[in-house]
Amino acid sequence: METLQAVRGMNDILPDQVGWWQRVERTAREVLENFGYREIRTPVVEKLDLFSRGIGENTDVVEKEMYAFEDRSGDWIALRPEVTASIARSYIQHKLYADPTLQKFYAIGPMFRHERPQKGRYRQFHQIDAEVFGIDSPMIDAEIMHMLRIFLEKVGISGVTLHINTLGCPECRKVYREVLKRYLTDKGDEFCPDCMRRRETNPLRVFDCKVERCQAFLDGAPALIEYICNDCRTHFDAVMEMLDKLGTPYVVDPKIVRGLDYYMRTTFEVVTDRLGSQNAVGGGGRYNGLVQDLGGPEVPGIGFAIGMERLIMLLQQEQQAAVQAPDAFIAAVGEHARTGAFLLLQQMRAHGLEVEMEFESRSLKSQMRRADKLGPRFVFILGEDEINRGEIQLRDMQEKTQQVLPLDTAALTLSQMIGKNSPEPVCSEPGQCGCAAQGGSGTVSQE
RNA sequence: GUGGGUGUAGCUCAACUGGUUAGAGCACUGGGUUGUGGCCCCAGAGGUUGGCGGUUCGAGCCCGCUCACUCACCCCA
Repeated sequence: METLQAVRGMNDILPDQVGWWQRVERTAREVLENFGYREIRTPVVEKLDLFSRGIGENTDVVEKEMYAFEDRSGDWIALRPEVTASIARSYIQHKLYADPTLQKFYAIGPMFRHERPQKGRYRQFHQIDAEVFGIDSPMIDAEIMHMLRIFLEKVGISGVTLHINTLGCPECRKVYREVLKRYLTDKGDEFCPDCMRRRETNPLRVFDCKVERCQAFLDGAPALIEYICNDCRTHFDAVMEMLDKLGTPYVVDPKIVRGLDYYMRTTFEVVTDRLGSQNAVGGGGRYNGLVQDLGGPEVPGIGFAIGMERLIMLLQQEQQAAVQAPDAFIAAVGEHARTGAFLLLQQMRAHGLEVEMEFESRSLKSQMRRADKLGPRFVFILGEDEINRGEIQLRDMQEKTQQVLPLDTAALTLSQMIGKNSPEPVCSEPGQCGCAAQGGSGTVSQE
């Protein structure tokens, strides 16, 4: 195939899909800012070091899954695989820890990983990310999960579950890790080859093995919750207590282990059973060591990221796409009338109206057909007779009625009928005002 | 990186065991009304069957390679 094509795993988001993205982004900004988060925009490219230090040099992530390049000056750079490290870097670089008004950040944008694409998993993907620095209280752990839930509700997602867990702190996890490793080793060859390897490299990962046989042997495994220190226990209990008080439902799930070392204490994921193998829509956790690891002061942190592709796939399963129809269409018959229509079109746009017309010389019938396809409520018809008399026909496509109007006030008349009279769209609540421009039905299927 | 599945019109799909000009629905264009949409009717346009090679009298169909898409594994930020 000779035709030009996007790079593997990188997708175009076509106009008929973009409405979903805009809606999700709009809702995210609304909710996050309501909770006091402020947007931060960091570069899509960072020095490779940032991620290898932040994530760990010898992980698969850094070794083979990162989109890394040597640039022309010989520096190793990488397309960001996540944005937490970038935000932490920026936070340190600009000494934002000295500004008590800036502790909560959010970022929305593309991330990259060099992996074989699969459902809900692409080489360029998009995340909504939130991070809090400098707050160690379990209240913020609970609040951030609560906020995540509010966001999902507002955007219209149903059928997802919040899973939470605690990983303990580096000290108590170290103890547990050894206990678990011993347990797994004692079981000998009973586990799948992957798990036999995992028990050496990252024993906690065995917990989310998909092989049923492995899961069966895990029933009797020691639980981390029994080994964590008092401080971690107290923290986790407080998080759950606050979630209860906030009325945000959750299930404690020891399988939420996260892959990276810098996570500690609270971890969480929002999961669904409707996306095939990639079942996490979003997730996050506490990472008290990260800022310090990157050369900053000892500042605790917690955050989460939402995968936008997956979120939108879920939305599409339950909701109708919003269709965007223009406010009106102008059909013109004859050369002279077409020029008049063109001027009227621009006049209408100056009123903030979205109007289309046919530029080619086509039969009125074909113009009416096209108008019908585009779906506006109103169609103006301008022929030689009308333009000579200074008039125009206005057809209401729904009511199938037609009237004659003065041409010079046609734009004003339309804007009054539509209820738009400024370039700013009046309608900020899709579906609430009956405005045809934003057709989000807002319906959520009950299941 | 590994394994499975799939590639036919813009889209969704046909084409009996290999057999002549590769079809249909939707979409598109024009017409049925010298100026009026949806429904209906008529006509038209649109394909190197992903690509290259092989087997064969003959390949959309069989074989090899390749590319792309897709699902899953590893990993998961």
